[in-house]
Amino acid sequence: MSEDIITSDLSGESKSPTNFIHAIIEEEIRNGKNEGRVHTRFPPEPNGYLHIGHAKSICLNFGTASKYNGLANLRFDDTNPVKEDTEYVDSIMEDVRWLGFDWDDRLYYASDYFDQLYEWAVKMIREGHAYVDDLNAEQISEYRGTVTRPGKESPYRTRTPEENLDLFTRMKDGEFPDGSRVLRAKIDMAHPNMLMRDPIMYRILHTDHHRTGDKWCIYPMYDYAHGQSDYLEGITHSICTLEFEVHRPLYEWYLEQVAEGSYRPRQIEFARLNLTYTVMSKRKLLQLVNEKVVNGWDDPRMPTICGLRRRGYTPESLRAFADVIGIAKRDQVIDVALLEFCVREDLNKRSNRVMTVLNPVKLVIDNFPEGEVIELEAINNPEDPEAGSRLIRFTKELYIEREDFMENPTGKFFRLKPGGEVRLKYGFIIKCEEIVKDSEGNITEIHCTYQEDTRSGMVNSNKKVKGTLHWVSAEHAIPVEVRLYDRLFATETPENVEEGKDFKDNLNPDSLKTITAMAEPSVLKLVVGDRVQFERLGYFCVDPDSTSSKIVLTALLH
RNA sequence: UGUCUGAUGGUGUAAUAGGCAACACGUCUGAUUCUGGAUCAGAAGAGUCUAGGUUCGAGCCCUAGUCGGACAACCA
Repeated sequence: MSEDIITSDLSGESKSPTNFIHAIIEEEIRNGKNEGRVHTRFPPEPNGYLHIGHAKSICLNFGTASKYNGLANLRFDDTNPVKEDTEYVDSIMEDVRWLGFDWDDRLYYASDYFDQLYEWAVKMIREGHAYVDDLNAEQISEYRGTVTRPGKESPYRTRTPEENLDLFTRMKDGEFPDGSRVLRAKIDMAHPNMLMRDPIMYRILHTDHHRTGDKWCIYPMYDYAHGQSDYLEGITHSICTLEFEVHRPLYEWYLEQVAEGSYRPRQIEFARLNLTYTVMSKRKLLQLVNEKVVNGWDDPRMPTICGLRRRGYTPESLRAFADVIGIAKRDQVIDVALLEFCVREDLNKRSNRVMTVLNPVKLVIDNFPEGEVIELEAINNPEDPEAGSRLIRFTKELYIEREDFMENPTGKFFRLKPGGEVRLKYGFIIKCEEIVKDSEGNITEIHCTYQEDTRSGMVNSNKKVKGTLHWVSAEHAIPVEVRLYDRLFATETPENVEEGKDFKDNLNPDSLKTITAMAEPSVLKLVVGDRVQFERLGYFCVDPDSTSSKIVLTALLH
């Protein structure tokens, strides 16, 4: 008798984590709104590269659609030809796909709707809901009033529909120069919401559009185009960020002018993502690129999706991140450590281990036969038995990490020290016998002895030692370029600056160090985009700058 | 000063018929380990912005404040 309950409890969506948007949707589905249909859209403007904040939105929109057996569209909000470009269209599609989402055949552009939008504008003019204004930009701004003072009506507001229609047609036909006239919605110049004070619907822009070419010289504004595009696509939930909250009344007002029947898309806002130690605004990211603070949009220090990709982040980890940060309406500043946790968790299970020495110092095994090479079996990934193993070569002369030796150890240092013993991973236990220094006192060689029967798997191999070091054979090691990236900013909230300073004053001067490291030969088999864990050091990704003669590795986390 | 909006451990998110504030990250212990990683076990850390009210009982409902965010581009 209770079986039904149990079954429905396990199969329903009620178990999965939810957020306030999903709560709204579930409520609507219960009430039969839109016949239970869920249709979302991701509407980027093709005027820049996507960043991790967009990833949050992409995951929300596409994730919500699939959760409720709905659809998600990709729509380019391309209503401003002076800022937009196909370069961005391409990169955005690549990034959305890379993140793991698919819009099938639902790729749209706001510019697809220019004809319909124009017709609707004409309808609004005929019905007395829109007029052509001859005021210039400065005057319009003056007439608009302020947040505390009402605006005043333009002297052109009372033009007849016929006159407006004539003027609007001539605007479209290119008779007037940029900025000379606009089409405005006739709403209320005293409205407490400034956006309702006769917002501009169309402006004159004698600029070619990346898709419509020179067909148009008037272009619709965001508020007029967006809701109507949603309506035309049958969008049920138009999910956007909080700054559009004040736009909602206008969104709904425009819809009422043109919509028929009872269907209306519904705008719902959520808080945009902020991350500690990063800036997220497109404008500031563009500035970093233009001023060459970073090496382009895909610089591994950038929070852009292409930057994160180059840094080595996996799509899975980004999706997991989007999932774990949640959706709400209060401002969020997520600790970047959470993002790092998400990749680490993913890569720990998936990436092969490699031994690489970033800062080598020579280690000589005095009692190891000259010229002898022993092949040792190394586990590729202890977290994944399927990953198998490889052979690594052990010789008399090795490199170890300079930091793994301390001449005068203090406290809890349990790596190599004079007279101390340590294990060389997959190899032998060695004992430090003496050190050689140059005239300046720098250590140039560390001399050790090894115990043959402590080799991994042999009789004495479970002898206790405090530390295990990674190493490479000096003779076989491959020099590789390693780019050690750190966070771009030195302060948690780089955008919070005192008077007279700007966010670039908070840059971390050491966000990139390039070094030559010594890697085990298996790195030769890696290809661009491969991610590996350097044993005991962190995760690294093969950079596209790699050539056949030089491998470049980007530090993801170290 | 106007409109809209939000407030829960250090951070983020839950608590969806008013019923012992939960989960994750981070931090700290300990165990274990041939990676100071991972894993495992455990701990500290909020009494829910404030003040009133309703109620046997309030994070949740009511009233009044406080503080934060958004909005005055022919940008999106």
